[in-house]
Amino acid sequence: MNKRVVVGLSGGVDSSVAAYLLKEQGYEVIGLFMKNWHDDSVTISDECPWLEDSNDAMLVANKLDIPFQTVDLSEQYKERIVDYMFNEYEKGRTPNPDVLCNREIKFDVFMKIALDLGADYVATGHYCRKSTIEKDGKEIHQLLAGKDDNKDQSYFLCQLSQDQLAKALFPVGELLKPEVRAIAKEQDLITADKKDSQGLCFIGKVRLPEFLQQQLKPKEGVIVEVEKSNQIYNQTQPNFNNKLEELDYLSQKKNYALSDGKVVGKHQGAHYFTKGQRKGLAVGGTVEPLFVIETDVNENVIYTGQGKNHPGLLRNVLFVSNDELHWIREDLAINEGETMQVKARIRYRQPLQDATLHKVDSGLYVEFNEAQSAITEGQFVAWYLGEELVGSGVIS
RNA sequence: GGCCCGUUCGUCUAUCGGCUAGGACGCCAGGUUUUCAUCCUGGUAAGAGGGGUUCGAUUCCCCUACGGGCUA
Repeated sequence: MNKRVVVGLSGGVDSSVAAYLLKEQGYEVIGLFMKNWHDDSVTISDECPWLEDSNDAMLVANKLDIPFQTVDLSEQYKERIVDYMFNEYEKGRTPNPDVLCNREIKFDVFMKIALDLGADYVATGHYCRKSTIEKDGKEIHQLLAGKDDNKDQSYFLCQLSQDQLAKALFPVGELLKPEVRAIAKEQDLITADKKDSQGLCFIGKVRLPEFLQQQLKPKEGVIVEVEKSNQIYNQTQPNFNNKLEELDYLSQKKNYALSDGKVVGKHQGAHYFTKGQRKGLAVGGTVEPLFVIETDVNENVIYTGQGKNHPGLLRNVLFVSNDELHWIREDLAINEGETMQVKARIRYRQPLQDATLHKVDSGLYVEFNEAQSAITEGQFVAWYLGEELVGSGVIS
């Protein structure tokens, strides 16, 4: 009897081709469309994107001659993703809802529905690969980067567990994007030429301030510019007794005060902004563009600096606390006092950076060889060994 | 009160008789991107007001208004 796979059809090319490939490979394929959002008021364009998407998904299912259903997970999505977003922004952190969406929705709620339908696997159109090795008589699943460097989406799956990975399939991970499109065209799938989706998964491109205003009220505050030459950046480093003290020191973010710079403008709420952001400050007249180097949501102050290489933007070390630390490869997790050489990224599509992990009692330090720009609390850092994503955590 | 200097796109400024008034930042629009951001391309937009001189005035002269400085 053939293995049964439920594929999450999003109405895009990638999942369409994933479904087709699975069928070709002899699986019994079921197409499921998730509806997670139906409030169009905050989206930028497209009148009613999910309706069109679900229709495309259905047409693809018909074409492939596989059963098709729609499930409405908007309630769970709101509880687990949207509320999380508001909470994080309120705290002055910058969440990554799509990473959570994979962990909490696609590979949790959705996966359970699929298993209830008798599925052996759940498949998606992500550009990443899974492989399974055996170690000490136990099966261990690896999450590998997609073959298409340019489209690799392993980062978004950085919070998956072994159990989730065990039941996951990523059929397009071995392909390049142009190949996927070619297959779609060849099979005459309606999604073949459809533009890639962008913005929040299931929601689309949103105007963040407008979206957040549903919960976080605007309140006027000041924008402060801190000079590159400010003495705060020239403090002599203390002498460290050990590596741990040094890491702790280097991972600290600067504590700015109003007296560290001059007021250059006003904003409508520090929690609408994120570190490294340039647009939306509405402050002109500077030689170089102004970037957010820190947001203080308690005092409602945004600190900024001129130019991409402003010292306030750069740091070498970040910290992940134990409760926000996740190893996909639990067997490779390091213990207190141990280190590991890895490649890491702090944002989707960022080129991998050389880094060293240092495990300590309370969590994990990630020390980069090169200073990183705009290390942002709430975002995920993911680390790789070669092409394998082995762990991740929330930057604190 | 007397004398001198300055007033140009939203902002900071470049032009010193030929201007379709240039740039940077901002803003807007596209593009890249399944997070937030970044990044790329394009666009918008100005010589305080009035009167002269001149073929032609942002550029020269005069007056008015608003800033800044020296001297009483």
